[in-house]
Amino acid sequence: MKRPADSLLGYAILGLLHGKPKSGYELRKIFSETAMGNYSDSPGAIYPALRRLERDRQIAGRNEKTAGGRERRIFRLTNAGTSKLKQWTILPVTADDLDNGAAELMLRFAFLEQVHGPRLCTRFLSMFHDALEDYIDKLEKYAAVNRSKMPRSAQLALEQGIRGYRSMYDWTEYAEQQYRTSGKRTSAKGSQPSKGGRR
Amino acid sequence: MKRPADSLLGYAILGLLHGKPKSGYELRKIFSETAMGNYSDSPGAIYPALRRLERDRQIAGRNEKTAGGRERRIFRLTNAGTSKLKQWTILPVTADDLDNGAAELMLRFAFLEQVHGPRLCTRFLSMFHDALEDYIDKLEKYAAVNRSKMPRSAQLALEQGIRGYRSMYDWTEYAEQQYRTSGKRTSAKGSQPSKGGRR
DNA sequence: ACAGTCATGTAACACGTTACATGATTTG
DNA sequence: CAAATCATGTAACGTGTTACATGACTGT
Repeated sequence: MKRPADSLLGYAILGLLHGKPKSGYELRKIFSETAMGNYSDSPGAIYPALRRLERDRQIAGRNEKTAGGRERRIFRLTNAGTSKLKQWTILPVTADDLDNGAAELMLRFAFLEQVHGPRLCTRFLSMFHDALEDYIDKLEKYAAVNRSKMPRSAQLALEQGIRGYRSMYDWTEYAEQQYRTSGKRTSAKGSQPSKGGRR
Repeated sequence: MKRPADSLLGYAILGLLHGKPKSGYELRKIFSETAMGNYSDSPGAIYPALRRLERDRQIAGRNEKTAGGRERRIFRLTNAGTSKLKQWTILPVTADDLDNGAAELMLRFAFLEQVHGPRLCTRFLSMFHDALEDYIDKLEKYAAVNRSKMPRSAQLALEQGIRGYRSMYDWTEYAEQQYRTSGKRTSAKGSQPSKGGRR
């Protein structure tokens, strides 16, 4: 019995609202201008999503006036919304999550450090790593058996898929390394990192 | 003005029907048992999709009896359906196609050799290669600018995305190599390759 | 007899897309 | 004053999900 926010858009909104309340318009801008652009920036998607989340008491909106005197609705996470987000981000990594790429997993991971801190990030990476190992094995076995029956371009398309998962696998090791080497700074309690220049 | 078959499921069906007519049940089995499993195998998706395609005269069904005397509907591509499939597979590769992974591109490529032969496969790969180069550049520039403002796990998620595209980029070179070295056997005019053992 | 698989469908529902609509405020 | 941007929405539409329904044939 799935009850919202069960669309990725819903969870993306919950994640973006974590730490800092935002208006629908601000959320749209984030979706259209940042790497979150895979999610819909259209008003026909985001405003209904906000109303659903509000209906389910996962966010709460209050009206405000900008400097200029424009009306806008600022949404913040409720306690229920915060725990929904927390539960979602620490869900175990299953083979199922890998079936259509791993878009949902990556969204979860993107929010994970803010929400739960670096320790659970390494736990996530280790689960992801193991799941990928099994999944890649399965794909390679499938490919070995069926390759010969497929047209060449279909074989290559399958090979591309497998390479994508191998690239994720390598990435999990890289990411684990990042967490090992750079210790536990960026403490994750709610707010932004210290703005430090990279490298 | 988009008119069906514009869902990926619709195109996947057109592609699978190319060469060999199939029933809805056979299509479902393909979606559930093969690497095409990213597409829905549920009757609530495939039967409506078949009716849409039939309504638009891209496929035509006729009733048949199995050995056992069971009724079933076998669908074949019409001329309109065949040319729809052909047009779709040779569409240019745009940056847009890369925005949400490249699922549609890979589906097109998987069918491309059957439908248009190896020559257009190499053309496709070269367009894909160039589009990826630009796209990766754009992503890397974006990452360089914004990395410092993101929580570490979000940075890493972005890095994973970029690596995925780099892996596609490497794959296009690998695939081009495959077409160069193994010449133009597997002639692609309509039917299956000669069933020959691989390697 | 009963379970399993073949085979096709429908109905309720959630969600995203596109396009349209409205109006205020800021900028050139 | 016109155009861009801020800001929020609605309506029609297509399509996928889940769950239910039906019935015939096949193997134990």
